[in-house]
Amino acid sequence: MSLSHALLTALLEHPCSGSELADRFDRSIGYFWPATHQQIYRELAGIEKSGWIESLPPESGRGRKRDYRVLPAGEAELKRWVVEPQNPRTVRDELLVRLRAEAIVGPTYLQVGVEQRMLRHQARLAHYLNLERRDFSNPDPDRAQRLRHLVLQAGIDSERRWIDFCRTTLSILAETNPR
Amino acid sequence: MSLSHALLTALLEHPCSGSELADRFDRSIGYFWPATHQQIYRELAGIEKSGWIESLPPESGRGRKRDYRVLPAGEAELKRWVVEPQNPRTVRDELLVRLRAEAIVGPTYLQVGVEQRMLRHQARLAHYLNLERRDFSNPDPDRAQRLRHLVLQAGIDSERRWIDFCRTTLSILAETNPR
DNA sequence: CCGAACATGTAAGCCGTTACATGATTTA
DNA sequence: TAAATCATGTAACGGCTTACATGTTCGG
Repeated sequence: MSLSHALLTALLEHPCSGSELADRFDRSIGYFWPATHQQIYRELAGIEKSGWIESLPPESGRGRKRDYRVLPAGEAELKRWVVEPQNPRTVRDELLVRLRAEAIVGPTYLQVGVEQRMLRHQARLAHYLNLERRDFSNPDPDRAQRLRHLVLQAGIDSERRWIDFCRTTLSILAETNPR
Repeated sequence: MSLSHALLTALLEHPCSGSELADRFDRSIGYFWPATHQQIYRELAGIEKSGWIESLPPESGRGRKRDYRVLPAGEAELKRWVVEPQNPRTVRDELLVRLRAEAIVGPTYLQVGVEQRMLRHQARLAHYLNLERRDFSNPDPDRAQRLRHLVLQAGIDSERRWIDFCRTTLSILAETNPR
């Protein structure tokens, strides 16, 4: 259950409400663990019942903002989880499935999809590079900053690799272009 | 629904039964789109009902092998799907979540998990390199071969990238090692 | 002919996605 | 004060995982 622990992390960085959490997710942890607001509200309710967080003021149900903060039990749980043995990540990439299919039923116009995907990776790379310039220019970062920078660099590297891969794919597809 | 189309691809490459399909998946398409035998049986039943495949002989229910082959409608569907607009892939990587958490609650012994993960990537890389030597030594591959090779190379590249990333991570974690 | 391995299948639970609903707050 | 927006939540569905169940074939 990575989402609950991602939420604990975000709430430790800065206590806030569900909607603010959803906004912050969209431009930080959500880059490598996306979540919609529905998921976030459901999960917040769950981990509150577990005693890992508490919601502070209103209690008056719907429509009112509820701010959460992490309880000691939540921080302990997060510490425990960080070093828990990791089960192998499951990779799932649709483009690779499509390429295998194209090898059988092609040539097709798959190149159009690959081009679109390359554009998305390029846009994302540019965005990440902006974040890097903005948030990680400090010449003498502390430990936490270096770790967060490392995570961003993983994203940057990943986008670059996919752009390269799309280029290679396009050159192979082009050789027997259906037109 | 990538799984159904991955199954169509595998069945086009070579018609076979569910259990054989599950075996073959484990050492080809399953590298980038894993599936258990339960998923595969369920999905086969589904796409047979859709009229994309047909099962040949026994029909006598449980325990008996059932061989499937792709119908023309299935091949048409696969062709359609290959060029269908792709929705952005969703990335989900637990290690990156852990690193963000470690930046807050650390230092911890996360390095142990990172080392384990690096070992897994190294093992997988070695395996992929063996496959490459075995299946892609042909000096003059045809289009389909080149595309399949490309997919394997994506896997090789990915493993190398993760190994590098684990190394960098370990060096940053080591600087403030708990002990 | 009996037990092990094989082949297929069922069931429950979790997580994620999508669509929709309702109460509160802001703004024109 | 009505409409738009914000904040929270419900409901339904689908795919994946895990555990289990049932029938068939094969090897000793």
